[in-house]
Amino acid sequence: MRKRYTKNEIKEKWKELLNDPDLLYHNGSGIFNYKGVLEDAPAMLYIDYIAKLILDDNIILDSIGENLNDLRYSRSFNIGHDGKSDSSSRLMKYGRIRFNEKPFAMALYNSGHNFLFGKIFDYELPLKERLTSRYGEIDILSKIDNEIYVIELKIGYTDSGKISETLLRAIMETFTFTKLLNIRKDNFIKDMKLPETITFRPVILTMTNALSADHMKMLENGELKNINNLIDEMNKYFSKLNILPFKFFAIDGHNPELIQDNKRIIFKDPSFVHSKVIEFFLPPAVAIRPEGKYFQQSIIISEVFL
DNA sequence: GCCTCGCCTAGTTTATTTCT
DNA sequence: AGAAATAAACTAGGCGAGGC
Repeated sequence: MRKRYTKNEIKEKWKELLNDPDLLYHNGSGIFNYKGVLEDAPAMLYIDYIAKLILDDNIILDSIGENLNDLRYSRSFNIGHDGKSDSSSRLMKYGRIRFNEKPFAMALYNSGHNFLFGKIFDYELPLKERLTSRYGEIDILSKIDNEIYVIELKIGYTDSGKISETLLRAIMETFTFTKLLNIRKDNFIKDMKLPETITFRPVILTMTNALSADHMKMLENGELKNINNLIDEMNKYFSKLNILPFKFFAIDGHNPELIQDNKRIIFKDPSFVHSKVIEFFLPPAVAIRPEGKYFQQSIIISEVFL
């Protein structure tokens, strides 16, 4: 086994990230994806301890994305995605389309199916105004009634092995992207020709074979208390911006085979879209920090935070 | 103003290191 | 040996500039 980190070592790594909080999800992807447990508190996953560090910081949720000056402002959010992709190089190299996040998102889009998580109307939505802007694209956007789901898609396995992205990393990414897109809500509505009454909702979609799905199950079972509280805190933060709370979904199944049909990436087996989709419901958060201030329910703090 | 093609970045994949 | 963190390499696709 590799040497494990102590709380203090994790805390030092966390402090380094605070020099540039705008892109926390990006700069912190290293430690946010740690999958081990603390050296000096082996009952606790690194990610749950990091969630506590985030919660202990009063202003970090405000700081994220506050000073990004090249968030998309003049370019349209609608860049005319048509579900097609030139996969000739992939086909040439591997003989088939290997399972991967991007073609998977495209196949979900091309299916036109009404999923439990809505009907997908775009994918790879760029938030950047110019090439050198450092933040990326929103994986999937779907619509269900008047809600726009800002979806981060996390797969579990590729052909070459496990992808070890944690739920913490997914939460940080989705929080950031939803917050950023909401700043440009008017442009987005205009570009996508949506009704003005729509509301955003941060969503994480994964497969049951993914690490983040394991974390969703743990949350549902009352574990990962700090992450649960962090989600709760983000939901409260978002409610002030008229953004709906997080939702969590997992497609129950194995990686589907992807094929190309006239450049459109589709599922080889169309019935994949009828796979069971599990929604995870989080237990109520226990620690409360009203109005961005400090915790009040001091009686149970010791139980919640190690 | 549109098209082409090379550039740049994020995300993904592979290789290397570093421990027990 | 085996697992996890870290670094390096690769790929896809949006972006940007130059040609028409």
